[in-house]
Amino acid sequence: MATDSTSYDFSKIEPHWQAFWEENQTFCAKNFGDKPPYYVLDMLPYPSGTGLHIGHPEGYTASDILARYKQSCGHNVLHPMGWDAFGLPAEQHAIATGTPPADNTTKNIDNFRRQLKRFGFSYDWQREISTTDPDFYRWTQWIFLQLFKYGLAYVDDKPVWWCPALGTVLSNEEIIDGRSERGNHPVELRNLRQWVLRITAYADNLLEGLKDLQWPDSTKRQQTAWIGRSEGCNLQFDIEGHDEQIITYTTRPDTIYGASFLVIAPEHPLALKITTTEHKEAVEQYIQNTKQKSDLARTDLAKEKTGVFTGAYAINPMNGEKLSVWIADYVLLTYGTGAVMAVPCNDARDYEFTQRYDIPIPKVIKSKDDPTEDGSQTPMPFLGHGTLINSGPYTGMDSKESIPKMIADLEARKHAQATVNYKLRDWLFSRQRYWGEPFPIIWINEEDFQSLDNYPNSPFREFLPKEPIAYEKDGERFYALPLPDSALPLKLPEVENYLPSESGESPLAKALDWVDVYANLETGEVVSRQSMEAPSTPWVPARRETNTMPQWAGSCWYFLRYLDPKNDKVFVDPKVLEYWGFPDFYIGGAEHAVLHLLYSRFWFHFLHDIGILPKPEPFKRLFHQGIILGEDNTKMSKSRGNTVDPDTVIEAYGADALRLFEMFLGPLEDMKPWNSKGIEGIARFLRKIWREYIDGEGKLNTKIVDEAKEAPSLERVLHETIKKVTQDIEGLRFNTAISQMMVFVNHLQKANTFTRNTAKIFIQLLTPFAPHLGEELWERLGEKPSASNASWPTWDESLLHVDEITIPVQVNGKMRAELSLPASIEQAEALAAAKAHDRVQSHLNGKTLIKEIYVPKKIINLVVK
RNA sequence: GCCCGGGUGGCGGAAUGGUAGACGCUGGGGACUUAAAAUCCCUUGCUCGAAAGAGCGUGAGGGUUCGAGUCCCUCCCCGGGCACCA
Repeated sequence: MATDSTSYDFSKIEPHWQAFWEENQTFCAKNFGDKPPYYVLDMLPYPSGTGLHIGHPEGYTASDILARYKQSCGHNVLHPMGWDAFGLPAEQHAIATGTPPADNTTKNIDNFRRQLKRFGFSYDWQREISTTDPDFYRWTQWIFLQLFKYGLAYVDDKPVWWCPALGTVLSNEEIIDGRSERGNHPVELRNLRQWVLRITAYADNLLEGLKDLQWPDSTKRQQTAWIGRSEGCNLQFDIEGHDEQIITYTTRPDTIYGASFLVIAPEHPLALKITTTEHKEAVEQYIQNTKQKSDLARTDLAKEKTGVFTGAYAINPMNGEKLSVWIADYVLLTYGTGAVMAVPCNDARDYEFTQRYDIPIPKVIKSKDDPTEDGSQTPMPFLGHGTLINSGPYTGMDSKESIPKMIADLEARKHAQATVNYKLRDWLFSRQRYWGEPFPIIWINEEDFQSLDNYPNSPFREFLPKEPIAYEKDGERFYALPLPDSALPLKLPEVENYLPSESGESPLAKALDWVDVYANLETGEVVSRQSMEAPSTPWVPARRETNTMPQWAGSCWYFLRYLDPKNDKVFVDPKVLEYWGFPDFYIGGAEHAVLHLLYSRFWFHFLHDIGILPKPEPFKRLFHQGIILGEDNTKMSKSRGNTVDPDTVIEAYGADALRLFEMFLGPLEDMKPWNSKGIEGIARFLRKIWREYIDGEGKLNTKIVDEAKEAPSLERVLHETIKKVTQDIEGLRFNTAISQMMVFVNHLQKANTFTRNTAKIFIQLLTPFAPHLGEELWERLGEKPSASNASWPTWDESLLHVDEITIPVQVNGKMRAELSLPASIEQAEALAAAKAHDRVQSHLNGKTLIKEIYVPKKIINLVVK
């Protein structure tokens, strides 16, 4: 039943159809069936306390249009929604208010869901998931255990970024210019025991896999740059008076004759060893200074390069020359070998360093267009490739071509190995927070761990890796035992307060009855120590891991759970997975280009490798919607007062208007400003549609007639519109699809009558964009809802051609006239008609016609002199 | 600094190498109305002109082409990414 509105009353129409879709489960996806499946995915939102902002519905409307369109095209469409609800804001709210994060999270989710439903998105709410739901994170924990089992999860005591204000460790990716991405707080280095995932093992796979993905180029480029593969070689330099060698990494072995010194990082293990007594004090002072520098200060490009001479000399393996060895903080221990051969003539950094310390700069490459013998016309530093000079037997060779030969020659003398380096670092996977997935890991001492050998069938072996994971504390060694599958989910305990401890441990460390446990090595049982008196074999004391997983964990794989959200046996039934596959279309913000999207790919590559998933790449087609700016063309923010609240807009104009307007603003991927006047135009458009269909009494407009044949001119516009809208939806060009619909409605308005069939087809085109109005008018046309179940209209190409066409005539490329000619006209006739035209004549008079161009149905151009 | 995008009316934006400015907003004029809202019609790139019309015009300059917003080169500006990764 349609509503009884006599005017376009969206406040009545919209809730009516939302209720209809819910009652009739219009958009509930069924696993299996004859229809081809199509999976449309939105990036999982974080349900913040402030509710939806105006940017959210941009991507959601786009995916909703696609989903409804695909449903009309006969697909079985899966279009789900859920919540990435672990994370810092909820925890900080909990710290501030003392209420458990779960409570507030539930509240925020309810609000988000309410707001999303007001937009009429075609989500299958029966498949809703939340990463915070134990039935969900049970499988996040299970995937972690797989990573653990296969040796891709380990603990490390290396220095990590600690943010005092947030009370947690952050990953490299969460730091921007020495401050936390979230909250912009200063960060510092601290040594803490951390869980790390070996994503570097997948560097090449992740790079290779990018090639076949239909992703925005910029995102592929960002991931490529983040992985940062570089091919080069390690070069070994002997040190005068020492047995040890300095191993440097370089991508430019061709410049080796131009090396004038070596630089090692201040943290390099040989730094103090090779320093001569004479330079000891200065070197120690320098290393000390470096330690005190924040990484921000150290990586500040603007600062002048500093360093200190060690007094040691290395030998250039090519020519036997002595090279001074320096320590400088512009060389990073964490990349390559922590040592470089400095070639000032071909490297800007080395060049800059020599300017300060007055080191010689031998020239070994001249530019190809430098005619001089000695390369004096080649500027320094010269970073490109060219012709080698002053390079012994290699002089005269092309520098690029000399690389393999140089490596081979040095390799033969055991001074080089070709090697590959990556910028990508392993993924720091633990957080010292409460509101995240607990690690399903317990720690036991060495003796107890060895006694596990006595229990060959222990459930603790289920996920035990070949190489045990252990760490040392106060001289004692502890071993990680993975909880068995049967112990999952390992739920978060309730705690008194959510403040992290000053020591850097998570709030979970204070939940002693949860942390301190006994584990039964034989049965796999784990119980609180408070529930049992000091037990004996096979019980051993154990301590739970108190770190939690980062927010990225759940979002790595959540979209598989939508396929089979209630399954308590497996994370997704393989048959269901086989039916749906991975998302056909994924839309979300570009800010996740390297974090979520890289991590998720890593997990999928891994799960594919161990035979759990059929394919390694989760997202074949990816799209980023652009950001919607405030009306003043700056980023929306509360402090600027330029935010737009979706609830308010819906109250004033309706959800359909808001959906349509966000799509009409401009290309989906562009950044574009909000315009409060612009939405008025969309509202006018919707009212105009209503008036064309419904009269003042709420009855069907008498303009709509039951004749079979539409007037040819209107029919042609209709078919143009079907074609344009269809192709634009496929290409995600919603702004131009909408403008074509406006063009069509302007034609409807001018027509005296139009057929019911025309009326129906246009509503079908409109419905993905403005589904509430679409359904309302669909039913008032006497059709059965939902309009999304009616099959998508097709256009008839033969109706698009016109008998009489307008051809512009140019003289010397300038527009001079328009001719109305039969479409089928021959070239000679067309040209004759053009030349006969008065206005053309006046431009031809007294000139010589030298060329005549006729592009059929397009243009005539007469060239005169 | 390097690597990508992008610069089109007053504004958001359209334009497979073929009539630049579709569509919408804004502005101006008019109709309907007691009035307003709503709606409809005309108009709205710039300059000259009463008009017909002419000239100019897609960041700047050059080039290719019968023809360039679109392709090529140089430069300027804006946005994004990376940033001592050897």
